[in-house]
Amino acid sequence: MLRQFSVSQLKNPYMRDIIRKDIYGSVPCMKQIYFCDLPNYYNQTIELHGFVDKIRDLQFVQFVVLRDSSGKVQVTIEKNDELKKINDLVSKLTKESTVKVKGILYERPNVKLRGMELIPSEFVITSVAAEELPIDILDYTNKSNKELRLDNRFLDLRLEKNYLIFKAQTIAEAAMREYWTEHNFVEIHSPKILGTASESGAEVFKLDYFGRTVYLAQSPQFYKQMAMGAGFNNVFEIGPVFRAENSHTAYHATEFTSVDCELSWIDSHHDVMDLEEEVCKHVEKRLREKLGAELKDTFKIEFQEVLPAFPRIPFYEAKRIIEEKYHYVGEKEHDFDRKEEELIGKYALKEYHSEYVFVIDYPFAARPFYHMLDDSGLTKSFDLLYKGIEITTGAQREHRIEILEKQATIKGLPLDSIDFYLNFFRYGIPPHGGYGYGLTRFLMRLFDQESIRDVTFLYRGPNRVNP
RNA sequence: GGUCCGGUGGUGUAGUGGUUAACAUGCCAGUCUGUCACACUGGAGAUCGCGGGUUCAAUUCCCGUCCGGACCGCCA
Repeated sequence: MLRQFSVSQLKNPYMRDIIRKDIYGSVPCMKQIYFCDLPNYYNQTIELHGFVDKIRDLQFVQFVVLRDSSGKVQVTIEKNDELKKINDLVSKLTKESTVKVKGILYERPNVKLRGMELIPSEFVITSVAAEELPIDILDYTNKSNKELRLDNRFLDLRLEKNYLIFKAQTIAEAAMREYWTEHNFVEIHSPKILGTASESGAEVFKLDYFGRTVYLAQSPQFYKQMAMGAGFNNVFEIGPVFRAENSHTAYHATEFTSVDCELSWIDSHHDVMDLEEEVCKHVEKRLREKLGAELKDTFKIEFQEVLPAFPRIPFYEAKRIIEEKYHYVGEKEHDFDRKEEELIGKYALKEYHSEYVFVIDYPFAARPFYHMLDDSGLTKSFDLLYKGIEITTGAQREHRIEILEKQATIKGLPLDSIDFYLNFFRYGIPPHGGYGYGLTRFLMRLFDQESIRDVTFLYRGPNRVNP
């Protein structure tokens, strides 16, 4: 039956649904049916694959609730001689085992779980789970501590809400790629093994490389600027970065996914912010369109149809606002502490109804050497805060080599150590700027999770390198 | 890296200088006419993180150690 369709037809999701239906009418069983699609299959013989979510073994009937990544469904088996083989299998079944069940799906309004049940004719256990799990993965308790859940992350991720986080991550990333590819950006993959430490202000990991010391990339910074020098105009990269920071907080990791972009021919950092604002809004739009209902049900997330403009508050003005409105003075003169970040986020929400706020024009003392300075000696740079946490640092870069060298020297960076980087600026390079965006920090705040670990597939931190 | 807090059945907690170490949940067995966080009855399951000290006696008090968490600093 399948043979009459071409490969390209099968690859087209639109066609595939039509073909599915077509096949379904004539072939009694097909391979992979997602549980969310089950209402399309009433009174038909289907084969389901899933994890055993619950078993209720009563005197005359057995109920097995199956779960896949898209939902749950009840399988009902009467206890009688005809079904004895299946009854015996179910009796020794354990929760979280995987099974393959073939049977007829009926609409049953009296079944609380989705008003349907599958009456099986074949029941196969494809893998048996041990009797007791090392963590509690019931969605109504789920009370195991975090350490243990990280040790058994593969089980923790079986929770529906955890899967939803990664669906959202996929859509967020896809939305950014979509925006950029439609706006003449090119995706790059810069190396993560570096002969010279890259610049982000953070510490680097050293590793042995055939007897010499090399470094793990802290940021694609230098390479996305190289792409500017290569005439690529606009680039982006979504990839891992490594930070040897012994940070014990809920929002740091030693390895994380950084979303970076860089664009040419800008007039100031405001052009970079314009872009980032568009990208962020596009991400929210896609999340709302594709996952809005689920995110509202499970996480109570409400997306606004139209996001307000992100306010842009100069750094020193932000300091003044925090002092005047909230009577708080941070200890650091040239940067914000956590409390100031929270407060300026609060201020932006109150005054501008925006969960996002740009803080702009930081003093040079708080910024790396490659940020461009304006006439007053402040950097043409910005941070983007989302719900009171820094998710981005960006800037116009200094592309004039003499000034760049001078700024590196002021920061105490030996010029010969970054000579390969300075080279990018010696043979013509457009004015440019860009930003780095912490996807997990965004997701952590979006989902109102306690830690970056809750929205990371596998977290890596100072005390966590396994599993 | 700094400060503070914590480690008790599979899991989450309670508690105590001498206990049969409690409760919930999970697990196992049985009972139960369709459950749906099924219910009921019974059962198994803990050398109370590790090492040392004080004491007649330590899971409990003290010291050390390991592991973890929170906050701060560093940054995305």
